[in-house]
Amino acid sequence: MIRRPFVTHGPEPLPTPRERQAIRRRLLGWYDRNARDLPWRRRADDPYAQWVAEIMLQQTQVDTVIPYYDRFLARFPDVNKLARATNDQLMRQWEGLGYYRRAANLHRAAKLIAAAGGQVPASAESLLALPGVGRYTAGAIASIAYDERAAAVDGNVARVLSRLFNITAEVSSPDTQRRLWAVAESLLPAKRCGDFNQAWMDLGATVCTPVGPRCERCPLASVCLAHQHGDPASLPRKTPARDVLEIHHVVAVIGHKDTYLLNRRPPGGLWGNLWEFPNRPIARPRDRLAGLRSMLSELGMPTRDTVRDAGTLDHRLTHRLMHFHTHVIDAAQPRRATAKPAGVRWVKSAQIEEFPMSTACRKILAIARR
DNA sequence: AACTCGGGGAT
DNA sequence: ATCCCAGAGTT
Repeated sequence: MIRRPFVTHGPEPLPTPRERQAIRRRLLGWYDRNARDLPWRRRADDPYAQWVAEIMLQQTQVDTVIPYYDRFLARFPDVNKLARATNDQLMRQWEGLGYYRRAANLHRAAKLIAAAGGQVPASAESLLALPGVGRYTAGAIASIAYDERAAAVDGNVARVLSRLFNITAEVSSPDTQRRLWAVAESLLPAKRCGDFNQAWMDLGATVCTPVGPRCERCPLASVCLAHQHGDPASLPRKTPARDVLEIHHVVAVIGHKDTYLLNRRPPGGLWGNLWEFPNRPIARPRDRLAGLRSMLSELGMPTRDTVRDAGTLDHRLTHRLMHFHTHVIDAAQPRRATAKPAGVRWVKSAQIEEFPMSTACRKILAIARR
């Protein structure tokens, strides 16, 4: 029988003070030797820069974020500049990064901060009040930018801790999340909490990886319960992903001379606030011409213009496989705003790059121009 | 507790 | 193909 190295405190096994000290020393020592050189770490004393980084990093890998981050900070170097930007200017910088509500919330929060004097809130509790800032993000910013003793449990930390303590319960359940946060808080050192939190993330990203963890390189292997008498690679346990829903849309790329008809999507929901070519869902591919006709009619467009089938653009999201059946229409006589729905406008071809669009819509534009 | 919300990297 | 990513907000 293997000795239980941890005392039980309520339902969650909290490490003993001796174990906590060992973990802190080993993890921080490892971080001092192995920390990744990342753009936001060069401006750790700038709460605004840290805030932007944490929002971009939500559900987004580091290597994907870096180019966006550099461009964004160059374009909006402080919170007041961000607050004064237009929605389109901001969304254009965010284009391609996904989860566009993050950008909307960032803009809302920047305006709130600018109106209140321009100081980014300086505690986890006050950060939590900002739109788009949850428990993780508040703890990350507070610990990194303000050296507050706050935990920050993201996907990396949850994976490392579930292995370290061999937590086999479903990781996303409220009970498991509560246990993970309690353990993370119990492990926080007195100082360097920002480095400590980031050390978990670096360890999770480079050593304690989802597939094929490199336990032989892990500074915590000797105190890791899953490594000693479990199966690290099988943790954390997750519920199976749902089926991917397959859906179809008909798209009308309507051109007149060198202008296109664009539509601004409503805020909230998929691709909120982004521009797009008029489109609508259809039940199946063979409904596309009927869908196209009724769509043109509602746009106030003549229905007997030349229509060219530009093919289908397939676009995969996490839980959806979308097929955009694209048609190019040469509008002979576009009508004036009389019958045009709100949010619809003509945009010059040369200016279309300035209008924020989804990655799918950019691809649709590319096949329409062929 | 279950959904929604993107797009891409890694394997 | 599949998993998952420095999660938050809504229902």
